[in-house]
Amino acid sequence: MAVTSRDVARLAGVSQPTVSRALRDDPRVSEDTKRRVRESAALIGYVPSEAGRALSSGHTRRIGLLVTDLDNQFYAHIIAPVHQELERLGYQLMLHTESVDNETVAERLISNGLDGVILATTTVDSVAPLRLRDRGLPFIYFNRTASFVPADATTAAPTAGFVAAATAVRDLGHTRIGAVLGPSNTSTAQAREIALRAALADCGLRLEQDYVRRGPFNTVSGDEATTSLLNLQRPPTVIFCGNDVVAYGALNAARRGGVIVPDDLSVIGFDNLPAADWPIIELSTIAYDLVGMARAAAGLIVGRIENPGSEVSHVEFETAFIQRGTLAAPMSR
Amino acid sequence: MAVTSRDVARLAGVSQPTVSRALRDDPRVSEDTKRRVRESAALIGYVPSEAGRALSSGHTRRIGLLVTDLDNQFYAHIIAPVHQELERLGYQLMLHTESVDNETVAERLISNGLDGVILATTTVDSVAPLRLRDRGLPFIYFNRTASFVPADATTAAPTAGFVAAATAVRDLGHTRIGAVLGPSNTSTAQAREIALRAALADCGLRLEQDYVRRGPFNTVSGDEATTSLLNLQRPPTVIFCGNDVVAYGALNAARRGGVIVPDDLSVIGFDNLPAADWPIIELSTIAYDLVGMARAAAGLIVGRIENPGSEVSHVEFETAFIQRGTLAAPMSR
DNA sequence: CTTCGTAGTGTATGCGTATGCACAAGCGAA
DNA sequence: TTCGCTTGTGCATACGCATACACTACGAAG
Repeated sequence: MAVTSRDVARLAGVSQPTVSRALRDDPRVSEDTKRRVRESAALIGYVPSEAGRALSSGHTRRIGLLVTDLDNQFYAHIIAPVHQELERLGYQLMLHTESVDNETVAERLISNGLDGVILATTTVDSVAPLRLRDRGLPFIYFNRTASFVPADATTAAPTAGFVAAATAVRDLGHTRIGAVLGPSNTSTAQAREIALRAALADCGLRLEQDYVRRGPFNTVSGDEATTSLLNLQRPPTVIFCGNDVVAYGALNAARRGGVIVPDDLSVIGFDNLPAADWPIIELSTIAYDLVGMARAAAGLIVGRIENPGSEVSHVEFETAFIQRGTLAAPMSR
Repeated sequence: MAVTSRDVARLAGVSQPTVSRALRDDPRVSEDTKRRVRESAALIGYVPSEAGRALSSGHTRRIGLLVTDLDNQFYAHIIAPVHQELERLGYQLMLHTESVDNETVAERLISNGLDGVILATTTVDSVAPLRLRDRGLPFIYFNRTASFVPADATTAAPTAGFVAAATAVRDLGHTRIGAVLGPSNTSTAQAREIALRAALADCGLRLEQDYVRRGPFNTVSGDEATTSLLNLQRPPTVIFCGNDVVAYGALNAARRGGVIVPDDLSVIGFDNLPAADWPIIELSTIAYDLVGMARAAAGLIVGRIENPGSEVSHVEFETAFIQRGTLAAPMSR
């Protein structure tokens, strides 16, 4: 059924290895032979077998991208640029999720003949880094930093964004500050919390314990946490959210509860996803070059694969605050 | 570097084929041997090589999902259920996009050692079906029907949803009906246009030529098309959108133009994506079991692979109209 | 006591490609 | 004329696993 390089060889009147070399543009093959081989290959519709190639060469030019959850808009948005950049570099993307247990995920990553893995999951306690390291399979962290196992990483440095946001919040006269933070076992949530608290402190503001909620980085969680904050006797007038997706949930909670944004409640996100700029959302948020970060991740893993000895690098993206409709001076006292 | 089945065999004191059989739970291997093999494999951390397995067995248990565009929320939402269902069936997902040219896409699908492909792109003029058929690689259509090449397909039958929507629209007193339809070279957009026109006709309503716009199934396109409709001297009081993502764009256009939804303009989508139900969106839309459709697609392609002779089937999902905040009686005359 | 079936395992081989090495032809320099 | 080098190609083989087939041991049936 399948057309093999041997079939092409027979047709072109050369040996099978010559076909292999000709199609990969090996300089040792004459131009004339290359042309003949290419023509023969095209004629019978030859397409090299990935399996054969992988088994023989030991690599697949295939990169795994492990994400927590595909329903999440954040992950949905990074897939495209990672995919695109990998394509440009001559690699293919293989998507993996954490839908099964920890060990099984690691095993799948290993057994799939991947050349490298981008870990875009946030949880610190995953076994994947350990297993991948033991197996000698290159990997990098996306939007998180190393836990126990060091590796290249891309992150957004939250400080600058939060400093600007906290300043804006103070200048508008907010004093009751709320926060819906990400899960505390993620390096991302930890870094953002530290930066947020420091920025607020610099502005003479404080994040009271009662005004803090924590939960996964998704919309439903943001909705519930915000509902809980709005039910307080003296609810916060502004809520910093772990990321934009959480902030969408905060906006939903406010709308459902008849709380007017931004008059009664201001909301601030993190990530500046495309929808944050939609006229029907107008989310104030901490922005950074997410697409660039995704591209950088693709570059990092490919670099790690093709240049294994290179020093471990941490690519940080600067953040900035973007003020939109969801932030204004508090109207109620 | 890599641990092979031969290493396990040596450790367990059996032959390599016995390892292969034991780990795949072949009934011809004694329980005692299986246990010994499993223990040895675990001890040295053996994970079977996909490449070896693929080359030897001729299949990879890997399914390709070809989507138009990953930025699009519609595609982002189907990936998760397809992935999950394939996982349940013992297959893995390999994502592909149309980011490169037509022929290259087809070639990639073929060369990747996929066992089957789900074509979730809408365009009728893709060469992928032809190439896949020629190669004998099983494939199915998702959310579209066959063009030239027949194959299993899953679609949503738009009629019931549009009949209910048109009825609601008429009962509310709308007479100036607008539409932002999908690209006319997609079977999906064609089917929806026919169903919409028929439903409107049944209600004594008409879709005037001036009130129709067409464009790709994305938010920016919906925004632009709606802006254009709103600039008409007598703009429509309700706009049917090709799908929800387009409808988000319509809502954005209205908000930017100071047009109040639903008082000045009603908006109706198609797909009932999760965000349609958000309090800050409240999109009226034609709903169907999108997750079920994605699951069905996974089931169809696996069925086609494991049972190649079976008759071609077309799984249609029924639609219903869900009225939410974006639809009301027109206030202006 | 022979024959046969069955359970369990090993042997041999193939899948399609890449690559180390051998080899032939051609050419320039000594 | 010979030697050594370059260029282009073929030969042999390896990659890791699955599978057809062969084989052994053993118990049941005749």
